[in-house]
Amino acid sequence: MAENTQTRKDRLAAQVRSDVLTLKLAPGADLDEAQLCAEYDLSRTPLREVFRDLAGEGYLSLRTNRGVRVADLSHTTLRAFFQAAPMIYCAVLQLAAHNATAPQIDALKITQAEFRTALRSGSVADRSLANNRFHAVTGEMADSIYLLPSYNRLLIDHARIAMTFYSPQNEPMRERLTQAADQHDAIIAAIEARDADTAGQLALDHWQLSRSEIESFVMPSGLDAPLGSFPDKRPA
Amino acid sequence: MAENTQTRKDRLAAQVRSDVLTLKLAPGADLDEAQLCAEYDLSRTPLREVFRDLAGEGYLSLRTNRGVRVADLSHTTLRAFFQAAPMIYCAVLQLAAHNATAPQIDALKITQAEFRTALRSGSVADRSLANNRFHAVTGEMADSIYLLPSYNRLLIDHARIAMTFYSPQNEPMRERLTQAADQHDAIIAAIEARDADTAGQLALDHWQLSRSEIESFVMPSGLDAPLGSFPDKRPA
DNA sequence: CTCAGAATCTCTGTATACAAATTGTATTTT
DNA sequence: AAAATACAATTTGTATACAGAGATTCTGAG
Repeated sequence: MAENTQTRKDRLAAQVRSDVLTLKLAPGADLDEAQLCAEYDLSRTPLREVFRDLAGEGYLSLRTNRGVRVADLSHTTLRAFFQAAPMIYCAVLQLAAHNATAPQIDALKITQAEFRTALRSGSVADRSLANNRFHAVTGEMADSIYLLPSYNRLLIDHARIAMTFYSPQNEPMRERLTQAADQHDAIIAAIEARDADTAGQLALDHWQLSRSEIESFVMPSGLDAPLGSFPDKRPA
Repeated sequence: MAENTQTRKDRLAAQVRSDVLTLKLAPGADLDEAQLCAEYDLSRTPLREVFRDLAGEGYLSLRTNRGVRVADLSHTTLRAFFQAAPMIYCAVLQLAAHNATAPQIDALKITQAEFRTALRSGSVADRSLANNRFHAVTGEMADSIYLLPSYNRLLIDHARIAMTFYSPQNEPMRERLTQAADQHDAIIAAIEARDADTAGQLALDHWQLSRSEIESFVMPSGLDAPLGSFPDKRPA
């Protein structure tokens, strides 16, 4: 029976994580126990264990007597996200520069190569997942059981927010993506040089890029004009 | 049957949390499923669900095919703790000052009253738990799903580290405890005044106090003398 | 006496049956 | 016709039996 039950549980967990990150499972979407039991050939007990694990990681939320949902993503959480992200990202990359091991640096380079490949030929979801993996590796490098829980939660919602506001066929977006990839290279260099200060600064730069990308969709046109006044389209 | 199963699960979870925080359950200690099943009148399924929840919160660690243990607390984790704590504590108290609601402030005052009571007449464990609850409330005030996971993990190990290095009958310790209580009052005032800067500064002060308390046990005598040299006991 | 290996025993993991709660539907009442 | 209530169906939670993996003990050979 349990020749590879653990494997099936892992596959399920990995798939749900991926689907949540790419919005294939939308925030708030209900998960069907029976269907997933059949799909992954698991009985309800181990399936529900996976649900609990993923809820603990921040992917899902359990509501007693009312089933499992993908974790919400509201405008309320957005505010908290913008407050916490730069601080945690900066701290994590500083620690990563301190603590990264050689094999981890190798792994990071591989992830970055995959990210660049996804930029060239991958789907939007591929890019987002590759980017997510890159930053997940830096999180492991930081090697802090106290920062990782928050950091990984940030990564989850960062991926989802970026997916939400992504516009594929758009020149400034393409520009920002190559810029992001270049920043990744700089981050790798700083980590390899054990330069914590630079790594922390690059984290803030990288965050700033992502932040501006998101903001340009939240407030698209020239909305930073004084409230209540409409800008005149023609130059005076 | 399930007249109050949820209650029994909650009681179990609360008890385990409390026992872990007070070191009644030592780091690395094994938990016995069968015994706890009997003790709390739960079958293994819900019991194991509680274990998984608590593992996600950082109290326990699950080892597949090898039972459940209280989360470890090694010198390795200590380093990460000292790195992460001041930053997160400061951020959480700043956010708490921003976001606290009136009922939360009332709850915080009650918790602080209980802390002072525990200082006067409670056991060491009582004091630690009351202190933990105070800071847990400030965490809820901060209202950030991204910071809370790390913050709550820090609180767990902060309580355990403080318990480890606690020396009950000792005048400087007694002094530090009243100082800590006074700082709590100042924190409440800053939150009530919505003064985020002051709250953040108080967080750092409060951390500094706790840090010096811990350090005075890690390096007891005059060990901050230059490495390799032994200080002369008599003044030259 | 010590160590290796096998058998056993205990504990962990999974499947399934059953109980309880929630949701949806149909019927009744106003 | 709308609202409310009772009933049915679906879904979630729990208990328990069984299967499998580790740990332990016992035996026999060196």
